[in-house]
Amino acid sequence: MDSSLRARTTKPVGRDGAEPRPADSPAKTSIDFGPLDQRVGYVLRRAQLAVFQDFFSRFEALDIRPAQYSILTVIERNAGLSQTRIADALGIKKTNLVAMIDALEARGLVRREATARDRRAHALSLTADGRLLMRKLHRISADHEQRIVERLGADVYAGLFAPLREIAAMMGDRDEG
Amino acid sequence: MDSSLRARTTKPVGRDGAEPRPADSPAKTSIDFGPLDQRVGYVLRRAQLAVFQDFFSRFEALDIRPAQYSILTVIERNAGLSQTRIADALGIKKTNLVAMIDALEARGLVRREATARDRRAHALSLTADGRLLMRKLHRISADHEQRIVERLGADVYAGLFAPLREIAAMMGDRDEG
DNA sequence: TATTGTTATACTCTATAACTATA
DNA sequence: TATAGTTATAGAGTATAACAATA
Repeated sequence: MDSSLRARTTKPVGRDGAEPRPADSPAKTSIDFGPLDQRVGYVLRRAQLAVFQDFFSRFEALDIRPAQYSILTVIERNAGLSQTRIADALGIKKTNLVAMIDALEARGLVRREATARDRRAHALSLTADGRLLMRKLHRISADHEQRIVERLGADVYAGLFAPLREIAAMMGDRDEG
Repeated sequence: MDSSLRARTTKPVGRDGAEPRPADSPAKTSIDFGPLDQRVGYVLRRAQLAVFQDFFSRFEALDIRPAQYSILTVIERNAGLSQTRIADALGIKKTNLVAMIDALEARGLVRREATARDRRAHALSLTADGRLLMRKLHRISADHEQRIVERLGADVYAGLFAPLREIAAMMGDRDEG
């Protein structure tokens, strides 16, 4: 760690929000976001909300939300998992997962079964209806994703994953849902 | 803690969640996320939550949340703005902005002033305390950002903004907060 | 003692309808 | 009529504390 860290091609992050706005861009009609537009967290949030909104509208007819899709996917790929394990994997508190599983079970998509090994735990799995629904959901999800790939171009799209995973990992990464 | 960083090479979007898992990666201990790890929305959400969590913990001592920081920043850079304009800019419903401004005003950070031009509207601005606090917040925000820059490298970092903005723009982009 | 699932609770964020006072 | 701010309300999402059954 020497001073070379400061000498980057990209200019160091501004110390405050005082980057001067060019005189030819009046704030009367267009709003100045100051440093927000140069913060990866802000841009990340805008992008994430936009993607989730599109996701949500595509899943709306099937009455499935993104969180439910992630739960169903993990159960589909890991049948027999306990609620605590699923909660940990998706970064959901087990206490909050209860009602979510309740809803999916009431709709006949998920099954809670007793296990012989640990009689406290529930082994979760998809019902036939659940598996059928997942086929539709995965198809919708892939269509949605394909639209992003086509918009960004395959290379730019593929290049997003590594840095985003690195950002998620460098912080706590206690949440994956 | 978890297996979030399983480095998959990104490949064309699968039609469903049925990409077979290699036989050498048992699901007993590590959880299979299926298509989730290859969905930009999922990775985006994980990254965004991680960044906000770090943000939140840095701002915690000053009792400021990310949404409050974005509101304060916009007011700081655009003094005199109405609540409706701020709400639109940040993608917050004006009805939900009321309580947020109430809290900031009660803490003496923001001022609501009557305007002669339109007696229905409030012109918002920061108080002296508000401006003082913002200096600290911008410094914290810049430190947080610098950590990400150093972790990713300046080029990778800089390359994130364009595709993320494009993703935000290609969908509705009704939310910018 | 520790853990699994659970209830109860609370706070934030988000969303809609309806009101008031202005325009 | 329409708009700015507001109130009331309701639904998700997320957080902690505490409990019964089981390990």
